[in-house]
Amino acid sequence: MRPSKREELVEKSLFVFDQLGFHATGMDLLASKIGMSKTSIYNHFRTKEDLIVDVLRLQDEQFRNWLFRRMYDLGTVNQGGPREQLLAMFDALAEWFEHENFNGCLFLKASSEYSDPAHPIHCQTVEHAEMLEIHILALVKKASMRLPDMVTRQLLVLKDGAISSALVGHTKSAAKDAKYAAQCLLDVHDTSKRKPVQTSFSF
Amino acid sequence: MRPSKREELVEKSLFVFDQLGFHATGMDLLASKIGMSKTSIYNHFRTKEDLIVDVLRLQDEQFRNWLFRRMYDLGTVNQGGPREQLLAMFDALAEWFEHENFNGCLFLKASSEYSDPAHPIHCQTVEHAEMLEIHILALVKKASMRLPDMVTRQLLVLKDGAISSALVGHTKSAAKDAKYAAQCLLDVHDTSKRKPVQTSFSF
DNA sequence: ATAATACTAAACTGATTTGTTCATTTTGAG
DNA sequence: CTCAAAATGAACAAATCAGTTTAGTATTAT
Repeated sequence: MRPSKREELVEKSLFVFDQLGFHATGMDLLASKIGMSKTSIYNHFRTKEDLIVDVLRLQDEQFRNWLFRRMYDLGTVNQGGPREQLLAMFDALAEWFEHENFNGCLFLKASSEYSDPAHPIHCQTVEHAEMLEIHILALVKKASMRLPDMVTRQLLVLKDGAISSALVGHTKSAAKDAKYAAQCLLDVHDTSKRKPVQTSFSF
Repeated sequence: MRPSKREELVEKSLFVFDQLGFHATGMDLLASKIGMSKTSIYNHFRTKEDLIVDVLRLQDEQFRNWLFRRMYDLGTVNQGGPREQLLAMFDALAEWFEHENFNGCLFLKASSEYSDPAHPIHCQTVEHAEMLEIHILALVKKASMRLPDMVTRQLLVLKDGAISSALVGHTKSAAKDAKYAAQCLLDVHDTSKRKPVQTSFSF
């Protein structure tokens, strides 16, 4: 069996679900949008749910590959280290937000439409979040940050927040704002810098 | 006509849509869940879309009332000022995340399920975001922050990110992480404090 | 009490949902 | 070429979708 047809099905479904949403995309509409018969779809996948889970698996792989590659490329110019790669995450996001097909995060969409934590589709989004966290945490540790676990979670909060803001506000500044916030966080937690001003008193 | 029935309809619909999602909630299911006949619903609202817009209007009012009230109450103990109120936003969020019925942000859900910027439902979420921004901006200015517009947007990015993280990761730490990030931001931009360490070099 | 208003349940559109069936055609490898 | 696997379109099922209609029951003000 040639693998190309099934992969093409998942790839094109990814695009359609991303643009229209999961519940809003019926199987007849999907079939016509991807130029494939419904019979073929159900030949490859038992249910719509199964297809969506595979779509999310592909998006997990594609998004992580793209993000980490882009973070590396943008972050290692001018002898940039792990810190610059972390900050480059927000430059990569900015590129994404500017893309004509940007329509929010597929995983936020999925966890919003299938919010039951026991649902397989929701589980897939949790898995994606965990995979992202592992990679970011490694960079944060390489960048010699205090409280690496917390800083990692904070960076991911900034990432999700930027995506949400970009979707609802159509504000291109979301990525830039998040990046500057991340800079502050990294500065404050950099072990190679003097302990910065504290909350309770002025310098 | 007594207004209570219509208000009750919108209030109960708000709960059901929040729990199940918009597309996933059919009108028959909605009618049975809120204990009201479908005929009555369509007597009050021409379409499902109209109902959802009103539901979002109510949620906008309720959420903002709750959040600002909670920020004020939590932020003004111990002679707290605008800065403490801003930080209290994340304590309020933490309370929300712990609530048994927490199921993410209804506006993020709405803008995700109706992502067309021209759609009335999407417009309602944009309006909500703008109203939030106005109030936060006023507090940021009162707190004597440098770059108040940017700091405001950053705080809102942290808010949305915390909500998203809390939904997908079920991590209660999301609010705490976001609060500490906000503290760093407010410290760095406080005009009454010495200019902190910068990005490009260690102090 | 009367009459208007609000509500109800239930049946009913016509379209759409997920998923199946079937007869036919396309495709690819030996 | 041959043959089996894979894909197709179209019809089909049963359920559900948004929304309407109908006929009848409460409520409420005059």
